[in-house]
Amino acid sequence: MDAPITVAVSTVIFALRPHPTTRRPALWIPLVRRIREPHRGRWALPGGPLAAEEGLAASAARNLRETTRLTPQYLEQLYAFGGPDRAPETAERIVSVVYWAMVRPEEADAGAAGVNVQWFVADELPELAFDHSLIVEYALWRLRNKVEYSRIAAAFLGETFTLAELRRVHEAVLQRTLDPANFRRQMEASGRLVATDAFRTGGRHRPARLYRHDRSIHLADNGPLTGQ
Amino acid sequence: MDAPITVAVSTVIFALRPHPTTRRPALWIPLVRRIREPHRGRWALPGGPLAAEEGLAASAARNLRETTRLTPQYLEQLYAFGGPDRAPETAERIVSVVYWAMVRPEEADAGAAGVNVQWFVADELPELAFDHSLIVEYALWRLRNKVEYSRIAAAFLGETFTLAELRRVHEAVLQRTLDPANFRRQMEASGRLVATDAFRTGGRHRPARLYRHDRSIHLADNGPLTGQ
DNA sequence: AAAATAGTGTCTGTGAGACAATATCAG
DNA sequence: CTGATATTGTCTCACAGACACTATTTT
Repeated sequence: MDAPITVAVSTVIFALRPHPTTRRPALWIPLVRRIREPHRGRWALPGGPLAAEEGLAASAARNLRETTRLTPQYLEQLYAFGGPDRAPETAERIVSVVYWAMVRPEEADAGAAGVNVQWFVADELPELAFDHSLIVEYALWRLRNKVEYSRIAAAFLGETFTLAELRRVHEAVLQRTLDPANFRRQMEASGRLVATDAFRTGGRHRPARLYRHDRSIHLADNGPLTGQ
Repeated sequence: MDAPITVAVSTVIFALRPHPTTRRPALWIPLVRRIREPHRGRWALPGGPLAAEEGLAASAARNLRETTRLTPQYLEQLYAFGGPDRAPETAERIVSVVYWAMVRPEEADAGAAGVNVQWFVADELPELAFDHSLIVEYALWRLRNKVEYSRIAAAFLGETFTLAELRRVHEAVLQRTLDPANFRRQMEASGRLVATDAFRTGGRHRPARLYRHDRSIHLADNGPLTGQ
C-alpha cells in the first residue's frame, strides 16, 4: 500500500536582458502559469514528470526546450526537493530534482515561446507556486557564488566578447559595479581568457579587444562529476 | 504503461579514526555488503527506498541509524543520481538522492553495527557496486572543499577541543600537514572559535587551551536552504 | 635539564581594490 | 578638439605561508 512517489524535474532558467526601467542588463527567468489546481493561476517553474527512459539532465533540457524553445548553454543540477509536505493541498508525493540553466540573450529574445510562459526579472518575482520561490532564491545564490570562481558567465555571451561586455555580465549577476581596471587584471590572471586579434569598433571611443574563452577549461568545476 | 521509477536515499558516512598502519587520523566510511543480485557480494553505500511519509533527509538519517546505530553531527544532500543506465543489469529504474554525513569518532567506535556492515579507509576502498565509487569520490571532493571555508570540521570533534585537535582533523581531511602557527591565526581570524578558560593537560608539554565553536554560526553555508 | 608541544613574532610574496594616468576611437 | 571608453600604471592593505623564537608543561 505504498503511496506512489513521483519524480519530477524542474528547471530555473536564467537569461540576461535589459531591465525594463534601468535598461541595464539584469537576470530574467521564464515561468509557466499553472492551469490546474493546486495553485491555479500562479506562476511556477517549468518542469514535468521524469520520463521512463530519460536521464535527469536530459529531462531538464527537454522541458527547457519545450517551454522556451531554447537550448541551454549551461545546465547543472541544483538540488532535490522531496519533503512530504511540499504540496499539502494534494495527496500526491512528488520528489523534484531541480536544475538551473543559462541561455544566451539572442536566444531568449527570439522564441518568446508559448502562451502561459512569461519572462520575469529574477529579483522582482511574484509569489510562486509550491516552494518555487525558495528554489529560485537558492538558484540565484548558486549563480552568484559560481560566477566569482568559474568562467560560467560565458554562458550568457557569444563566442567572442569584450572585457566590458563580460564585466557587465558579472555586474548584472552580482548587482554591483566592478572596477574596469581590476576586473581586467583578474580575468587576464585567471588564464581562462584568450585574446583574439579582432576588435569591437563603432562606439565613440577606443575599440575594445575581443576575447574568447579557453574551451579546454570547463565552464564550472563539478568535481568528479563529469556531466551527469 | 510507465515503467515505475523508484526513489532511494543513500548516504556517504564519514568518521575520523586512526589509520590502521600510520595510526594518524584518517577518514573512514561504513559500507554494506550486498546480499542480492546485482553486484551480490560487493560493497555498497547504505541506503534504501524512500518511505511514503518520510522526508529525504529524514530517510538518510534513518538508514544511517539503522546501519551504523549512529546519529549524524552533520548531514547534507550531495546529489541526485538518476541516469537510466545506472544499473544496466536490472529492469528497475532507480533515482538515488545521496546524502553525506559526518559522525564523531567515539560514536563510530562504539556501535560497530550489524554484520554485513564494515568500515573502510575512504581512500582505500575496493570497487563498489553500481556507481557508488564515483559517488564516494564526489563526496570526498565536497568534504575537502567545504572544510576549507566552513566550520564543518567541528562535526568530527566533541564540544570542546584544542587547536591541535582541530588541526589534525583538517590534516586528515586534506591529506597534508598544516603549519600550527598559521592554522591558529586563520582559525582565530575566522571568528568561528570561542576560547574557553579550560585547558587540556596531561601531555608532556604545555597545556593547550580548549576552544568551542560559535553555535550561532551554521556548520556550513547552504545558502537560502535552511535545512531541507 | 631535556623533550615536546603551545603559542608569538616577523618577513615575504600575492592578490584585491582604489584611483590616477594614458591611448584611441567617433563625431 | 571633445567625449567616451579602453587600457596601463601605481599604491596600499590584507592575508597566506615559511620559519625563527619564546613559553610552559612532564619526565
